[in-house]
Amino acid sequence: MRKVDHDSRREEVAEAAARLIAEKGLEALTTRALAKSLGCSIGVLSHYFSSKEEIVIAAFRWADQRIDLRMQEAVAHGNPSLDHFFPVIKAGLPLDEESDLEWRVRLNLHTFALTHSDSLRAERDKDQQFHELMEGMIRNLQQQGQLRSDISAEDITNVAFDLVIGAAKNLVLRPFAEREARAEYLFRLIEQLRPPA
Amino acid sequence: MRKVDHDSRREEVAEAAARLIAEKGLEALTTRALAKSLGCSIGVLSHYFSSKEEIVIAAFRWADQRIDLRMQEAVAHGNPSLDHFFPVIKAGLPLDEESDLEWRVRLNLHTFALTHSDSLRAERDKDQQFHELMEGMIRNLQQQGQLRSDISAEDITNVAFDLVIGAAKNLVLRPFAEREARAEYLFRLIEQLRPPA
DNA sequence: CAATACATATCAAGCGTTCGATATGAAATA
DNA sequence: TATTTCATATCGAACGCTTGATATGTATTG
Repeated sequence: MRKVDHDSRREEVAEAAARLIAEKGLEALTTRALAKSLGCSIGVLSHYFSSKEEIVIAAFRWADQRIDLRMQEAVAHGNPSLDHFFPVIKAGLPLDEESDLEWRVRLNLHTFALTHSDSLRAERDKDQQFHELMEGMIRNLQQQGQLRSDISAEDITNVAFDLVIGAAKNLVLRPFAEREARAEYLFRLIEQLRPPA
Repeated sequence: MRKVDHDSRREEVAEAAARLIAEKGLEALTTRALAKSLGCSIGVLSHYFSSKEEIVIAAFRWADQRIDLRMQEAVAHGNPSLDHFFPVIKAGLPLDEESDLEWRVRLNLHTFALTHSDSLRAERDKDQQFHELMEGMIRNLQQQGQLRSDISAEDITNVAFDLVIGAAKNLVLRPFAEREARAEYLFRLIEQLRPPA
């Protein structure tokens, strides 16, 4: 038989689909447009995916995971401390073209999930998982005296959660040149979490 | 000739369209589904709107303006002070079914604007206008000693902007019963803005 | 009667999906 | 090695359906 790596072929399709979503919106993701963008026929799509919805979800996952991955990589670097947060937050925001693409797809996913219960469930599960992880990290920092303890770890976690989503959404609307400056207030905000000397 | 108030008829259509968007997503807003929901024929739609896009935008505006209106009403009540912020923020969040509906539509609008330059421009203009208004209010409160002055009015405004968007997005994913509690951390956060006694 | 409001019928375009035909190349066989 | 076999990969035409738009007809009402 002819050798083609199914998984990587599926990823190629997912990436192309994500690009289409980011650039022209979910409504522009049609089987024909996707095939053209991939330089293949629509038959290929049905060979690797059983439906268009499966492609859409694969595209969402592709972009979503890449944001998470970039943040995880930032977390892995250096020892946990307050200063350690800065590059992590930065990694999670749409500050360059790559992360911009992924965030555009993620924003589409957020809207999609509002009316697709499977995606909604997945979204909520992922959120909760990440929430617990982060709250634990923050609690640790507090116990080490690296973080103010007069605000609960849960409150800080909630702020972070909402803030990243909102910041990302608002950053994506701006030209790249303005984004770094617009995001910097976040770092001044984090500075406020330093324990009183 | 027959007398029908054009404006209010258009608003009926816009509201029905917004409901459809909120409940089943923008893709479910078809001329036929909308006509059925209104209990009329598609002839009515073309009589009051020149295209479907016009209906979509009317629906977006309808929901968007209602959130803004509810916040403005909250602003109008009482004298400007830090405590005055609480009901305003509350008015801006999707805490009941009405505001939930509107926020669902607004989230659709945010995604829509990513790939429709007219809506994008409108969105940015409105944001900037509101941003300036709010920054002015905050600066005033600072001058009156009602607000900490060691954080710039611009930074506080940016926090508020991003936070409301993110909080709304995350609240909408939850059952109503959990929302008040989830939003309360915002008020504890605002408490942190009180000037040191 | 004239103008408006609305219903109905119809259209072409575009959608996701299906499916038979064909191309490819690894494995089986002689 | 040469030949056959056949699962896989790709193609693209065609299908049934839905879409937004519009043309035409019919009440209703001032």
